[in-house]
Amino acid sequence: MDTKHRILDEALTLFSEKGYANVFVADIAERVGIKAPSLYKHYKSKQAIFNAIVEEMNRRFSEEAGALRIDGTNAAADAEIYKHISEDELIALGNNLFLYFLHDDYTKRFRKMLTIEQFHDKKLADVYTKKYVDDPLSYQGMLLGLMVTAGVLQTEDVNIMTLHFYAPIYMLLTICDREPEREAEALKTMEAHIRQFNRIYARDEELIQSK
Amino acid sequence: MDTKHRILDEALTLFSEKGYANVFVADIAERVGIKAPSLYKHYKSKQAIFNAIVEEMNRRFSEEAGALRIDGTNAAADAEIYKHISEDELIALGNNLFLYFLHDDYTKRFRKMLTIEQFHDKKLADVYTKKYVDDPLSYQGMLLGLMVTAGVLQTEDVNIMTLHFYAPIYMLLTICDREPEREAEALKTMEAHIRQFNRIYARDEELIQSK
DNA sequence: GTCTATAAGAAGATAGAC
DNA sequence: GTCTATCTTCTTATAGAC
Repeated sequence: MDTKHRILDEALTLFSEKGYANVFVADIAERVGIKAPSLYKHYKSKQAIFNAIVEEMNRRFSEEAGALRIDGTNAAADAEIYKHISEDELIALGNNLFLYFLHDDYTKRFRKMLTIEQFHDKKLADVYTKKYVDDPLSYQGMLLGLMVTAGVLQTEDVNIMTLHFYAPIYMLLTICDREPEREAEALKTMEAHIRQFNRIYARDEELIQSK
Repeated sequence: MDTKHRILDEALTLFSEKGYANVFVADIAERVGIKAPSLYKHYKSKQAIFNAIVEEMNRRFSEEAGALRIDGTNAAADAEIYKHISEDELIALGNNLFLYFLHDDYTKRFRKMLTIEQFHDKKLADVYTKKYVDDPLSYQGMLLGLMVTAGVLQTEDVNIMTLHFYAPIYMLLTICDREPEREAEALKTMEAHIRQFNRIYARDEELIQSK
């Protein structure tokens, strides 16, 4: 990795731990192995480093979508899978979503940085909500909607069902960001959550037969 | 309100909007209507102001519990209420919880400040998780447990049921903190969430009769 | 308790040699 | 591209008058 990218990487690590204001240009430079003034040959200011991180994240976000999928390839393939999903596969879906958000290094650092900086700039607030609320709800809602259409799940309101699926995952994620030592506990809760979600929303076979 | 408390109040407002590091002692003093050096007659440092806010919050937290209750008096009275709760009353419970967290001025500013500062200090992380995760889950879990015992609701796992009740409320709250313009939408989602929660977990009367 | 003046130090950024 | 030296500005905090 060249110096220009190493600066972004080390800056992101520091910003995600201490917040923008508590990180000094000299700190970033030290981790890269250069002196602060050298850093200004790569970026014209501290703010420019921050902006470059956000821009790089925007580039990565398009690749990221794949990681939310059960087979990691494309949504069309997913659609087929979700029409015949089992409880264990639903748990795998939740776990994949959760573990990706939790452990993907770049994603995790960026999310923590946004958590700290979200009130500082309306644009950052919008990015946070889109990335960690609206986009996951939209994508998961599409998948759960497929399962409803296929008769695997049943509900009167897919959007609320999706909220019931994702909100606990989101909350457990924020707990783990804050207190990594609770990760094992969170994973158990995750699995119990999805098992109960499946029991609640699974199509009642007797109901189908009685029609 | 005396100067000493006004300093805490204005500091909390600024900390919750910009974060500790981006607020200068002179900013706080200006809002109070004094000059920065005068402020040092009341608190020995900027950090001392922050610490005093956290201490004051600890005092207020004991009073706060009441606001999470349906009748605002005590848990014993709540227990009786929850044994015979209707869907509308369950919605009222969710709404009260949500609106209290959302609109109580001190609570809101403190929560936003903790959101920004949570990764800066392990103690603050613990306060956040206790106050906005563990305590609500514990209290709501107790109430929902009463409803299960009374036969109003049914579930195999009260803790997961409580997670299904509270996690969406928590997520909607963080959305509103970040984007206040989505408050009306969040309130509608809140109500739809609780109606669906009630439908899902309400005791099936036919099941009771068949036993 | 509030003020003005100011010390002390930190941090972002630039100049110019190599 | 990296360095040392330095500038400039900002920010916390203190000194001491009123």
